[in-house]
Amino acid sequence: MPNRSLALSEMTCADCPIRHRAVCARCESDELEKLDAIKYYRRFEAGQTIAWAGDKMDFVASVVEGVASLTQTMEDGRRQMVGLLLPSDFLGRPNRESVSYDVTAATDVMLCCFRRVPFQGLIEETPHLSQRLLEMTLDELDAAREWMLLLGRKTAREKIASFLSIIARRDASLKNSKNATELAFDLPLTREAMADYLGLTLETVSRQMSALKRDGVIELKGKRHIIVPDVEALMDETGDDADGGVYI
Amino acid sequence: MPNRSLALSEMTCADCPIRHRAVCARCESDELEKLDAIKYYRRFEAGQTIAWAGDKMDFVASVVEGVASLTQTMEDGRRQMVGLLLPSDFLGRPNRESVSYDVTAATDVMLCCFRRVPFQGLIEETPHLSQRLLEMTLDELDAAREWMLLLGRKTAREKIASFLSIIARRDASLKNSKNATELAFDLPLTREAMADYLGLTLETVSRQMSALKRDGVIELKGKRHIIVPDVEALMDETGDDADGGVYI
DNA sequence: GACTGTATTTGATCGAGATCAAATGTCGAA
DNA sequence: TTCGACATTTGATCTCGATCAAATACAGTC
Repeated sequence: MPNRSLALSEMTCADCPIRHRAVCARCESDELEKLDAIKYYRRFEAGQTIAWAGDKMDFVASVVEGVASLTQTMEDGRRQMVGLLLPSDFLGRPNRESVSYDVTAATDVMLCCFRRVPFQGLIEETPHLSQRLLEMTLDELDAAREWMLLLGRKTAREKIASFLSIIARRDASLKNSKNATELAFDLPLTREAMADYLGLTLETVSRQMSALKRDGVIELKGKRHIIVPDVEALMDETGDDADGGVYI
Repeated sequence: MPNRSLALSEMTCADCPIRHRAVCARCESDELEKLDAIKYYRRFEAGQTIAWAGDKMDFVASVVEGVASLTQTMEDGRRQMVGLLLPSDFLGRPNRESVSYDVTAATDVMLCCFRRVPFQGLIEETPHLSQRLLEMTLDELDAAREWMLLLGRKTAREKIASFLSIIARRDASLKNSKNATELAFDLPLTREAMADYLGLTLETVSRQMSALKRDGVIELKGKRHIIVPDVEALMDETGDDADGGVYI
């Protein structure tokens, strides 16, 4: 399982407004300068499409702020989210000019973009960069595989609980908060986007959220703010092993 | 979408019994020699477990022959396959000593193993190697995302048709066969393993196979040998776009 | 060739989640 | 404050795939 807190090797880009997981953790200052030379920032509003599947994309990017989603759509409109990008996550594929998925800003998003072609050149000449990208991609693959278990075998209730604990965990690691028993966070997704994430309908998402509230596993302040009074109780609902699949 | 026929940059290892996709396509002979120095072959019989989730694994490997699966199991026994490794696919994660999934030989399997620690050293000093692994991992991530759409949104019939077309396609690319309208191949998985792949029960798999046979989409010779009289007709059952998601 | 264990098929029934429909909450603009 | 556009919740019903159960096919092995 990816260990996000370990993977977070943060550093400050020269003119980056906030600290984020740098694309390359071990770059020397001259490599950082080269990255700086090909980078720029772009902001997207919640709901805005960053790229459609099939579009040419002339940059790759690191998410600085906000949440973006990768979604696949079938001809008849059925939709499945296949990627959820939080701050420090990487967007785009080097050596491929067209995107394979719809990329959408779930909340307001700030991207740190790198022009794709020179970025590819940098990968060629900077060994650490491809090693770093390999690590990040392997983490993403692990996450995708956990997601596959969720989609293929979990009940609706387990799916919701798993989603909440994933968001809570990643939110906590971003905020570097200690693992208190109580946890509070904002949902970055609508019920519909949650349904697309979980392979459910939005009605089922809503019903199961209500059920978890009724059973005291979560509290809702407004529609989007979640309080988890007892993290253990939430974990028990996910269907996952108690140790979270971490082997010693 | 990963283009396997393009990705197949085959070369012959010094003493490799068959040609397989080399781990590094652009290695010069001295790097190949270093790979040769840390490699050995292992054979597993169908049904044998190659590694249990949590086991330490002191090698990474390339599948030379046969089919292996990665599977996750929940405490109550629900199982989901999360990876299917065919010849030329890579097994194991550099820089991680324990496996995260149960690895099982679906058929008799021959692995070309590389001792993990020296292999990691080789990654450090051979830029092309990590670039090659990055490409392969990104292909695998794309495959995982297509798989997620299947698990989350497709009907049982679409899942079966998709699985058959995936196996047919990969089988054809391995055999380098021209894209004839008719196609024949052997299923490398039992009905139960197919169910674990597709997030279904084995009864549903069996029923849908029978339905596809009844409707003339496939023919069965024995339990495992499949004939697809009209590839287009099978594709129409998958729910995927006609162009297979390839953007021009 | 009969026997045994396993893989697969087929049948009958059930239930979780989808679907269709309507009510309620919410927030910004006029 | 009221209106309108959404997001969300709740209700009633239906359906696909799961579950439980049994029959059949098949590959070894004695």
